[in-house]
Amino acid sequence: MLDEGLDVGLRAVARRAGVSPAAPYRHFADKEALLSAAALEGFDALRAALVAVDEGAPIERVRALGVAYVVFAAEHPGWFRLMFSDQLERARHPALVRASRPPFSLLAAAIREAVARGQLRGDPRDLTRMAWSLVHGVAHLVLGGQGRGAGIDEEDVAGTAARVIDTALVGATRA
Amino acid sequence: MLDEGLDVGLRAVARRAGVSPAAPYRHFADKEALLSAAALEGFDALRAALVAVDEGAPIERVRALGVAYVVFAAEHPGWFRLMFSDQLERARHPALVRASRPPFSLLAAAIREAVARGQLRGDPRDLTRMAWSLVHGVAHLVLGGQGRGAGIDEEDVAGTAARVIDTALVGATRA
DNA sequence: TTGGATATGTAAACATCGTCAACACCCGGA
DNA sequence: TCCGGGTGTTGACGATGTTTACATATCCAA
Repeated sequence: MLDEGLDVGLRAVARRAGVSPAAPYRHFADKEALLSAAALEGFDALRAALVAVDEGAPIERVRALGVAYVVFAAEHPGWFRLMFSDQLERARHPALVRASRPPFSLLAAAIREAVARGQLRGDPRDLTRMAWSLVHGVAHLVLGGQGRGAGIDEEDVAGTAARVIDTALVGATRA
Repeated sequence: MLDEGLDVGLRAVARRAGVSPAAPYRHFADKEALLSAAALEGFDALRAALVAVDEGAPIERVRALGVAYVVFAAEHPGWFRLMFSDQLERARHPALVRASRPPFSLLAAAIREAVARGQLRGDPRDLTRMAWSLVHGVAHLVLGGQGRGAGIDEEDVAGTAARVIDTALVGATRA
């Protein structure tokens, strides 16, 4: 529910909750644990957002999942940044890496199925790696405002994402 | 030259330089300006790294540039994170967005040429957007240690990058 | 040669931050 | 009844970014 950024202070959280600065330590080991918990909620929200669009023909599901991924990042920049922040020691929060799996699995499953039904060609694992990197990259560029010169439009995020995805899949798509 | 991370403190920099905590303010407006200057050096280093591999047939240049981009990120994580940090207000540092153009232009030029010579098919702008997003995404996944489950190998960064790029280009490549 | 501007540094202070230790309260079960 | 766990507070510590006032060094012009 709290879609903040990385610059969220522990004290600020306490302030907004109307408690003293030390109160959060009754619930979280430290600031990183607090942020980690928020990131965990983010992964669940992402999963929900992906599930919501995961329907139709496999090839369409791949497209929709990719677009939804980028749209989620644009709509919840704080969460997204937090979820993939390098400042969160992955090793210290196994729940985080666990929570990050379902979203990925949805994409992997859709691609696998698309390949199985002959709607995509190529190695499913390679395709998944590629698609994942692609949407992750678009998301980051949109969030950072970079790629503005590259024609990555921050207004029509969904359209831009769809276009990029199509460009990548055009060769792998069976006519 | 200083390939640090985002967690570089202004005081820490001063300490390492053997000066007082306030000394940096003689050279930079604030911490963000300092980091921005470091990021600027990073963009120049990236440009140099890309130029160094920008030779051969256009289609090979595209591949080499993409791989070099990811390898740069892996070899200079601090710089890379800094260069694309969301915490650096792009608008306040026009030199930064200016410095970020050359690396992109190299890729755009290689793709344009590859299309012109019939080694790639598709709209050059679309292809560039896609390729840029792709390598940017791989770089971030490698740096963050995410995508480990996705088979994004952090040991053989160059090999992984090449594979992802090939997967994306296979359809756009004229046999 | 002298004098003043310019560049660079320092020390001291301020507000803020993450964190911890000691203490206080409330409330449910023996 | 009491007492123990969950939750909160106060106050402090060290660290940070930043500002202000003050010092020094360097170098060019009168």
